[in-house]
Amino acid sequence: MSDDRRLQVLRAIVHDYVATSEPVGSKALLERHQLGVSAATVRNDMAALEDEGLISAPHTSAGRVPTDAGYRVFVDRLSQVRPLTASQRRAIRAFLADSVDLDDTVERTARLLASLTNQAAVMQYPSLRRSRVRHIELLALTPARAMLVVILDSGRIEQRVVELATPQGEGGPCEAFIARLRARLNEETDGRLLAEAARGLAGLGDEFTGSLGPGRGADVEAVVATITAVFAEEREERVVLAGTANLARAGLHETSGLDVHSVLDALEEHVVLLRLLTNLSDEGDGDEAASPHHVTVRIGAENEHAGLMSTSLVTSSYGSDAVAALGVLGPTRMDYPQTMANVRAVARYVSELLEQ
Amino acid sequence: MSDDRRLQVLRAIVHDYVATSEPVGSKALLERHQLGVSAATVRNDMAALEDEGLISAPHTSAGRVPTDAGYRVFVDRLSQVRPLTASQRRAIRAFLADSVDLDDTVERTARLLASLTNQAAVMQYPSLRRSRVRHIELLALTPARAMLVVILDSGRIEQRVVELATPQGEGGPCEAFIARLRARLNEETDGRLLAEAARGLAGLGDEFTGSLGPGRGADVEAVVATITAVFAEEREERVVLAGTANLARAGLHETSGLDVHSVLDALEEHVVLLRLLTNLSDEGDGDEAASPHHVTVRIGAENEHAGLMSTSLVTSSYGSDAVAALGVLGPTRMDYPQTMANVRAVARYVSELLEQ
DNA sequence: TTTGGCACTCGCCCCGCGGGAGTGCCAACC
DNA sequence: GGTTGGCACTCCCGCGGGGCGAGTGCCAAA
Repeated sequence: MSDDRRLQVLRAIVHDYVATSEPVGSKALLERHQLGVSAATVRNDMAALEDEGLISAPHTSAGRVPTDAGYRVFVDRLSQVRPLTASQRRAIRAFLADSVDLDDTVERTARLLASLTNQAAVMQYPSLRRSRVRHIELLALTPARAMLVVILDSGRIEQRVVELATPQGEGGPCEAFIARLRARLNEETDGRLLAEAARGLAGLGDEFTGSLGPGRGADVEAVVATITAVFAEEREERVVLAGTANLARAGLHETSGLDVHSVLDALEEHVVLLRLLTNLSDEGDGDEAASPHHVTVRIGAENEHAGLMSTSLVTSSYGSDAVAALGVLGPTRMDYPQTMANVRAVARYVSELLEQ
Repeated sequence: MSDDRRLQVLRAIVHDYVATSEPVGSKALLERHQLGVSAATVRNDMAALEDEGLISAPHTSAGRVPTDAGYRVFVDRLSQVRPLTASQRRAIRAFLADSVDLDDTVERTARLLASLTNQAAVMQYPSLRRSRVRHIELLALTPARAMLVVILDSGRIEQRVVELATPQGEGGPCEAFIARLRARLNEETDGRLLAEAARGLAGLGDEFTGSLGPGRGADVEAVVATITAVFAEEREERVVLAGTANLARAGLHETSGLDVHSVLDALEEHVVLLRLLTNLSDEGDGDEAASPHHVTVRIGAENEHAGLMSTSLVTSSYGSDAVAALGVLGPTRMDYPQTMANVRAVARYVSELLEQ
């Protein structure tokens, strides 16, 4: 029995099942693919594939459906990601090029991905952990308040209001103090990774205590604490979602075993999403970090989350130094080659765009 | 025939239908409500209500279901919004109080609203049109670039990079120029509404042309143009969504005639959402602007959008001066008093929070 | 105007019955 | 040993019919 042909059969089954969403039988296979063998032979192969756990029959006398393991093999060994056409590439590029700021870019990317794949798209904001400080701004607002703006090279901006303990006199906080602190902050952080920058700021309170009078140290520490909090905050790992309607469509008009409600539930928990995305990018690192934006596929039960057991996630990291991840989520019965090609292309162009 | 009792019957029908999601018949009504009359009388009333178009029967011999018009009457005349309990209020307040910045507040509010009502929540970002400028910051980035940060009193921050035409020498753009421009910008805009502020900035280019050498005027105009663009940009009317999973639940396990897919589709079009929210707040203004945060209900076909014909939208403006709107979207068969109470309470507390 | 009675209407559920796609197995063939 | 055609078998799916029951409209009496 030829192993090679058995894989061809698997490939054909996946292909047809994705196309029709109905269990595929031996006869139907012969009609659509030139396998050069008879139905009986195909049946034998199918029996073997079933023994290996790559396909399964919903009930005794119906066609076969790929299992998660079957899709896994399909993705790993059988599907070559076919590159997009030039016009598709151009469309992607054009759509993304119009974006005006980071928020907009992220949102556009997610929508684009969703509409390209007709599935739900997920996109993580560029991660703070790996981005660098571009500038820190400090402004006097009211006598007892200052506004802090942290600008990162990923284009991300965070702002906080800092309450100052020291009475600052009538006209607002002392401008000279603010200016000097601003200068020092930037000196210590400019161009650094967040973690380094945080270390650089650690001793800043002491420095000011003597030179500008008592109590200043406390204010400096308040500011530094706020900055550090921004750097550290887990919440900052934000995630954006698009195309959930596509999921509903897929789940509803077919019996794809996909419980739309539980999937949406899971997706609303941004924490869950984040874990999915970050896990994947970690794995990617260790595994085949050769290409910078390697596409990772996680199929069905490979997702630890209960609500996502009948979905697959196709992701890629993006950004210079693989800053964050984006991807697509759909039913396990999805067109993997197509989806992977789209994810890869979008990741590539977003990276390009962000590096400017 | 007592008009009053007929309305009681309508009330009972709406109540039961919301509770059971099944058409309600005359007998079933008697069991659950003490109307003090017989089934036949109720039937007569129901016939009358049907003539008035307030209820209808899905098929000849089934119970009655409220029509959009029926819900309308129910909402306008029959349901008193019962205030929340103290503990509910406390929970809302506590949940919102933890938020760290505007993004967070908006997201939390949407989630809160969704989970309180078990429906989808929509929240508009504080509108730029009615908010005021708190501060404008201008920073030198590279020799040919400056970063512009616009801070509004709604807590919103917008940032843009401005390309400068003038060669600025080695160390970056001339600090004195930047500082002076910054001062003038704030002078002209501080505390003003966006439209006023834009007017104030109009002539600024000329002012600089002479005093600081040729070419400066162009830079000033670039900056001013960017600011004006920020003010004007329609995209800025952002909207946040939460609890779409609740919709899927409602639409799926019942035959509520609610097509989840088309609803999700509509919701993904943020433009559509925005129109809904802004329309409503406009209406509210003209109508009963007595209470600052009046709750508006739009039922079924009252929503002009095709995908939302079987949903109702319960909204309220929020923020000082009714800056923007938030609300809840669910099937027309929803618990209006409950939903309205929640929307009102949340709008109130968010307003409180934002005014600090 | 209200009430009890009564005939009638339909939607829903359950059942049973082919039809058909698909399978597994077997004997024959290369 | 792998491949092939044949064959009996399985079981899902769709369809039509009958019984049930909730609910209605109407009418005559109070």
